[in-house]
This record gives sequence, C-alpha cells and structure tokens, in this order.
Amino acid sequence: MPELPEVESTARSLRPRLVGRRVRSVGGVDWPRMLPNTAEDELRAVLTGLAVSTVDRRGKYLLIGLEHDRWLAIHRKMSGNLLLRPAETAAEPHTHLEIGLDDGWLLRFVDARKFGRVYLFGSRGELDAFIAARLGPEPLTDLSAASLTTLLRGRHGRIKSLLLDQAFLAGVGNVYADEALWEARVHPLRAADSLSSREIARLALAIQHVLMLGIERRGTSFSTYRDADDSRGENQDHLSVYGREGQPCPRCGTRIRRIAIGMRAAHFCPHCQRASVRRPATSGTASRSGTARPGLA
DNA sequence: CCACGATCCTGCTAGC
DNA sequence: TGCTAGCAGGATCGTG
Repeated sequence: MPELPEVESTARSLRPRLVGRRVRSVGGVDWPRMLPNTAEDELRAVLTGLAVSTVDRRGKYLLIGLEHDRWLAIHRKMSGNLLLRPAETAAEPHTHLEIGLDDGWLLRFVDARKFGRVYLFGSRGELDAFIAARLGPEPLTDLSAASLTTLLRGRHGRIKSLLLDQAFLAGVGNVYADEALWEARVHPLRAADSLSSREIARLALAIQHVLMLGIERRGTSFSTYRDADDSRGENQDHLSVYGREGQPCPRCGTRIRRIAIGMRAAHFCPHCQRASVRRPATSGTASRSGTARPGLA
C-alpha cells in the first residue's frame, strides 16, 4: 500500500482541491465491507450538503474533516487510490465510492484488492479514540533517539516486524522499513531490544530521513499507486534495497539479499547490515538465525 | 502483554 | 500461447 509518504502526498494534493468544497452526492458503494462502521445510506445522509474543512493525515490514514464535526478516515491498504475526476468521467474499474463535489468534480475511491476501508465519525473525539486505539507515534514529529529507546525496551521481536507494527510506530510500511534499516545499517532480523544506543540513534534519524525523502519525491509508485491527479511519485527510482534483490548495495556493492520475515519480504545488504544477535530460539527447532531461510521467490 | 501465522481480495507475472 | 502458483506497498484476529 501507500505508506506515510504516499498518504502525505495525497493529502497535500487533495487539500487545496477539497477544502471549501461542498458534498453534493454520495454513491457508488458496491462493496459494503469497505464501510465497517457505516453504510452508504448513512454516509449520504450525513455528508450531503457539508463543506470540507480540513484534509490531514495520521499514520497511513487520510483524514477528511467536514462541517458539524463530521470526519472521514480513509485507509487505502494495499491497492486503494483516491482520484479526483470531473463528474462526467467514466468510473474506472474497481470504483467503490464516489463523493460528488459542488465544483463538478468527484472524489473516487478505487481499490482492486478491496482491502481499503472508509470510516465515518460523528466527532473529533470519536476519531481520536479510533486513532489512539491503533496508532503509535508519528515518526516525523514524535520520534527521537530517546523516544525510540523507550519504545524498544523489552521488545524481543524482530526489529523489522516491529517497524511494521502501526501501534508501535505509525506510517512505516515494508518499503520504508527496509530502506530505513539499510540506511541505519541494522539487520532486519535483529531483536529489537538488542540494538545499541548508537544503532537506535541512527535508526531514528534514518526513519525520518527516508520518509522525508519519500515525501519530497511525492511517494513511491509501483504498478498501481497513483496520486489524486493520477500522477506517479518518483521515489521508486531512488530505492537502495527494496525490490533490488541481486543488485549492488549503493554503499558497498555487495549484492542485495531478500529473505522472508513472517509473510513479508525483507531486503538488506548482508555486508552493511550484520545479523549478529538473534532472539532466543522459540520452543521448537525450526528457524536458525544468521543463515536465514531461502526467501520468497 | 507479546510474538507470530493465517486471513481477507484481485491482478499480474514468472515459470512451466 | 495458455495456465497457474505465488507474490503484492496492510492490518486484524486468533493462538500459544
């Protein structure tokens, strides 16, 4: 999916186009499960006639605030896109929601894989409770070596898996986790609480750095990700390890390796990112440390 | 509380 | 060329 930089880019491009616009119509819902806490009828009844007051982001959620303290929280998950289109434009395949605006444009939610979700909240308080229940701190504003040290304390799991846990830290996904670990020279299988203070400091900075670069480049676009105006980002042309298995590490030239961690792929440089310590073996025998499993493909 | 595997969906592609 | 197994940027839930 879109990770923090992609959602931030979308929020920035939508903000000037949405704020001040009034909702004229709501429709096109063909997949009820995408509205976990509401339904098309309620969405229409609540939103129609309201003007958009804010467009923001928290973690990977896009937040749209409207008059009367109504809020939409949109998560695109793996394949969702938010597109702004003239109302007369034919709906693209996999359109699951259309919000018509008073300037003749439509905000469309298009999502081939149907993992994306749209939530409706009746107050900022409800939204905040929802967010608080599932998201950790914002990496760009609330992360430092000190706070990361505290967060990692007592966490025995793999650092890569922890970075993907949104309750631990909001907004980092598979691409930026791999990129940050590479920049910080930390092996993805390292036990989170085994990092030295020096490594923690590097990692905190690296997370912020790769996310900021991602935003500057308006996101990483692979096959499906598009911005609201259908444009692609350019960060995919600047990745150091993600998706670069077998290609040289930009820092030392060693071939990038790809392994499986849980059900996700992890890319790293075996020279720059040393495995060293691994977690204490779980009960069984199964996985050994260092020499990781064969990898996915 | 914590760590981890299974699961939800469809499209694309590598490999046979 | 045609089929299909496997993989995709996410997060939740159940289990141990």
